[in-house]
Amino acid sequence: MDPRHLELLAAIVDHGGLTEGAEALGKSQPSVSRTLAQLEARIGAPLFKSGKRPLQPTDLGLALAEQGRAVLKADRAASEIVDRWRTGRSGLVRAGGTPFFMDGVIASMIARFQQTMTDVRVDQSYGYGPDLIERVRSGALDIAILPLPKEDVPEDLSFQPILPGLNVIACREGHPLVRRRLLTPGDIARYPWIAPPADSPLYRDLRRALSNIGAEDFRISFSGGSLASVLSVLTGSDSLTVLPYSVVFMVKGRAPVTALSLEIGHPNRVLGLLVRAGTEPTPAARRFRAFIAAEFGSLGRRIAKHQTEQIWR
Amino acid sequence: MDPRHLELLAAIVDHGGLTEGAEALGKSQPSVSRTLAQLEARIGAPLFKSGKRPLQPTDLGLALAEQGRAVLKADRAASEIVDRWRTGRSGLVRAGGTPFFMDGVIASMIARFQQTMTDVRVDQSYGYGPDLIERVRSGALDIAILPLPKEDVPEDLSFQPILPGLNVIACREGHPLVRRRLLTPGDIARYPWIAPPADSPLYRDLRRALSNIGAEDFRISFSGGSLASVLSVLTGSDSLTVLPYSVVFMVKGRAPVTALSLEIGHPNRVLGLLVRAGTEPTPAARRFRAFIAAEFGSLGRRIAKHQTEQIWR
DNA sequence: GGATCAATATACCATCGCGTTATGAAAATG
DNA sequence: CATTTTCATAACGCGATGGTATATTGATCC
Repeated sequence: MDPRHLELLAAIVDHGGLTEGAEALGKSQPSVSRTLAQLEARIGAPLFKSGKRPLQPTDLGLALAEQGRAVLKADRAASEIVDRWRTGRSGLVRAGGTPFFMDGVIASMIARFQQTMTDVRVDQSYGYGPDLIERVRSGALDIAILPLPKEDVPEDLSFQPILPGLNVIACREGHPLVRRRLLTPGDIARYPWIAPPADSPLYRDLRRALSNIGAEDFRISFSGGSLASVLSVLTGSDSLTVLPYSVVFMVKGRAPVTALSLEIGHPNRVLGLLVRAGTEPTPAARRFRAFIAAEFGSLGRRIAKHQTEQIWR
Repeated sequence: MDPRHLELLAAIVDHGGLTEGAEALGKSQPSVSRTLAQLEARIGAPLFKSGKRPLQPTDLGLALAEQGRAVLKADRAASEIVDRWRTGRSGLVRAGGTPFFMDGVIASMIARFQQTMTDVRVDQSYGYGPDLIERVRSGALDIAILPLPKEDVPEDLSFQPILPGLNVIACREGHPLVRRRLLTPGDIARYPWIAPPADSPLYRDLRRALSNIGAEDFRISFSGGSLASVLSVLTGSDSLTVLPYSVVFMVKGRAPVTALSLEIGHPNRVLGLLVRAGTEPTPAARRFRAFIAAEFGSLGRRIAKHQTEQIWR
């Protein structure tokens, strides 16, 4: 029993004739006529009362048309599913990135993304440069959000810069150092530090920044936690830490943290989106990437505006 | 979107592999493999995670397989419907016959038939010889049950005799004439008669029977009714009428009627089943015909047994 | 009831998808 | 690492399906 024949039958019955049914199916009338005749021959029973011109289905024809309708329904549902997938309204996006970025910036963007794209599942995972690169390259990750030195961008991957890799020294709002115009290494050394995980680029940034300032030895009071822990410690103490400026900027609304106005040499890294260059991404991944890029565009403008206001003030 | 592809996908997913799915579908493994590849190409998305050996469907594959299951279900239901039709367990039987036979004998047989064949619809209609023959010939009737003289059986139709065309004079139980051994035309003439419809063979039989007996003039008190009316009048009065013996025999259990032991020349007609000879009947019609024939076989034996007992008594 | 019209069936041909068998590649298993 | 299982590919024949053109048949309308 060919389900297409059932569909055909349903179309004929529901549209009241071969000609109309053929039109509904987007086929020619003779094609439908012949297929119907074939079906009747295979079944060995008339599906329509012969010799009647407004074609009238037999009981058997009616019963089979009922099943045909079910087939048609499932078929349409399947088409809808495929269409949603094709247009990126459903699917799976595997996104990876550096932990603090993901927690502090990307996660809320994902939330906004899913307010419209409710059927797109996002699998988030964490990692650092080499690991992320390898996973993007192998296809285990649709997109990675990470800071990279321009010269480290792999040839076979596509890297779209979205923000400069600006790090700042972060502390709680109301921290004694916030008001100071000029900060000395001595000021810095007085406070305990929260260190990011030892294998993270941020940790290296921290060391480099302090060394640049001249603060060679510093006290680490807390380390190894995720952003949520770090922020808790940061807001509950006078500790200092190094964070991407975008993270501080995004988190400011939710937690009383701020950045010290102290220049710490910027790493020559750029935050960007890393994707495979050769293969076509899934529609959902393409949408996600576009969304994230747009969000970062908006974020960049807000940061710029904020900085201008700071200067004017 | 080809519903067969959805079925295929469902089979693969539900049976956990191409090989098993192919077996379940009764196809070869390469065929399934290629069709699946084609489907994936058309959709433009992988339906199974590549590089995994216990083949694992993607979310999309899973969603489409769900629809495939619906198609499969409808398909199986359709097959079941067709099978029921083919084996005569469902369908339509258009049966026609002479009114008194249909009401008195056939209707209760139909009731028994439908106790097992609940999905076979029987369209019953009434008619007499020429009309019934024409309707069987034109295919408007699957089977006619009627008395026919052997020489009147049309060449192009098939006639299966089932009972001799025996008519009797019927009256209510307890009728004054029942006990009489020898009945004279004078006895007969004393009672009013119920006449069957004037265009019925039975009416002609009535006239012929009375003429044979020698009762030329007789009084008609009621005419034109169906069997139910005739029986009501018959049991509620001392009227007489002519009925097929099989009708009297069948009705005896339900109504207090009996037959007079008076020989009235038998018409040279035989009760039988008339069907088309050339074309194959529908399975349901075939079953129905076999059932009716068997019922009449049983009825014939019961009548014979009854008559033997009568003689012995 | 016959002419007309619309709907359905048939004829013919091209094509595409699907089926088969044979065989190769890759992944899991021990 | 060898073996086995499972999936993918190749090559080929066939049948179903799709198209256009045309015949046929109910239905309808004076």
